[in-house]
Amino acid sequence: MSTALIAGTPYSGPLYEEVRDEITRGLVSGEWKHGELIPSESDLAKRFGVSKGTIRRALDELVAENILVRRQGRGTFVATHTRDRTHYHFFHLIGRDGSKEVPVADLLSYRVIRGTDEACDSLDIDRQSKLVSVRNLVKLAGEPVFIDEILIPQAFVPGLTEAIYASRESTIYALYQSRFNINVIRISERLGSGPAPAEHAKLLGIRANAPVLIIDRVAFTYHEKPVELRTSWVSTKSYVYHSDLRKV
Amino acid sequence: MSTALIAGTPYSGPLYEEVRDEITRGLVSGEWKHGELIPSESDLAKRFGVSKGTIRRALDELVAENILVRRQGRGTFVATHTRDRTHYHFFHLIGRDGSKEVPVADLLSYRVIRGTDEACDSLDIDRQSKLVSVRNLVKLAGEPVFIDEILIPQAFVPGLTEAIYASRESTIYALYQSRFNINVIRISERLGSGPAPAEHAKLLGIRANAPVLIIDRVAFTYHEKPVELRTSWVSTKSYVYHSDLRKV
DNA sequence: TTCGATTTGTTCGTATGTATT
DNA sequence: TAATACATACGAACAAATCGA
Repeated sequence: MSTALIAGTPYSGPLYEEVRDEITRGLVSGEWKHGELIPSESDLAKRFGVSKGTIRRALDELVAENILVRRQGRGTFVATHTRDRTHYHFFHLIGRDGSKEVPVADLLSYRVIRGTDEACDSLDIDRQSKLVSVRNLVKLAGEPVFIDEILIPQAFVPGLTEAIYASRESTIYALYQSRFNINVIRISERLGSGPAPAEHAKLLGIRANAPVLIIDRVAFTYHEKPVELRTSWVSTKSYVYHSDLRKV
Repeated sequence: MSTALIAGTPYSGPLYEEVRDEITRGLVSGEWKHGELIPSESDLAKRFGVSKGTIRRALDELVAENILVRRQGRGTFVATHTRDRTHYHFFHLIGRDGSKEVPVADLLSYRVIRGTDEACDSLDIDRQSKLVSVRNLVKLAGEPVFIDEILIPQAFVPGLTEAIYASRESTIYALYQSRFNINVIRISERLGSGPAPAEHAKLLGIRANAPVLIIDRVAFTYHEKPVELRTSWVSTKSYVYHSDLRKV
């Protein structure tokens, strides 16, 4: 039978899943923000009225999803999009020789536009909604490698301006996290190949219509909610996309 | 202190890791082959002289790596490259509309060649070793979508002939598994973009030098041992490469 | 169809080790 | 040093799924 944590809300399924979802709710609500320490296993066990083992199982899953980070002797923290983490987690371009470089973005444009029907549908928001559109030329080891077009609903980033965007430290995901409490925990990408548009080709130092890698990305936060669209046009002369697959 | 499972082999580290490695050894040696039932948790606990909880922890890791599969009420099995599993696990092309199709391969050529230095190095075998080279034209929903070139050390697949290869059921990984006891458990891929070679373009029904996705894959078995190289030239007119990333 | 044996899944509890503050 | 927190290990009990008698 159900032993719902919240009276009156029947729940069928393992207790640890209920606990996990309850903790996720605390993350969504902002009870625990990125980088913060969440209560100890013992405290959570008392709070939810379950054993430490069950808490541990729930935390294990969130740790496996890179939502939480455990440190022995210190506690359990909400994962942060630091350079280290995000860079190797959501950034998949490596040199043909296997080298990893830190991307440096030059801002090309920052605008607020009306989203296309397609974009709004992908973001699961009303059509005609306003989107912030950012374009970057990104360099690796000084070499221009790709062009990024980022789309994010303006409603998700209230008060964001070009100045704020330009003065960010680290990645844009860290900005979402620190300023708007939006935690990107998963991305889904589709890769194809196509000719480089003339304007992009020029910036990338390749000839127009040269083959480039085209990456369409959707970024998600908790509960599979999409929060950002991104398209990248990548010159794969010196860098390739790396995909290391063990799990689904 | 160490409580080595094998007398005289000191081991420092968690017990469950030792148990996990011990079970992996059984998989490598062929004690348990693909699809087979391994001993129950209780039996393994007795055999290794540890608690069921420790066995469970070790199995959890192997299950997370898709090496083992657990079925409640039945037991724990060695994972098999069935169509279902491999198809959605190691095959990443989906339709632009999100559809999934079963690939059908037409054999273009089957040869035994001397490996290039680069290929032999990637496969961690002696230079000049003999490799089986297979080329396929692969169709999805009847449409030619990509060309595959597969390289595998001949020593790994003794007795393999074109006839045997051509008459295989399901994927080549299932063939490696059933006939040669080679279990591919991980792949690493690098994606770039380039012009379609004339010969490939013709088969794919696109013009020469049209942009195609070029995928270089290395397949690994236990202990990170490389067993196969594969290059694919993909026409991304109707299909794209899908990468869903949550974990590293 | 029913029942019992087997196996994994879940939950709880306890003890001890290790890292951090 | 002492307190705290996570990591490992063991054990027990019951639930749920499976299979064969």
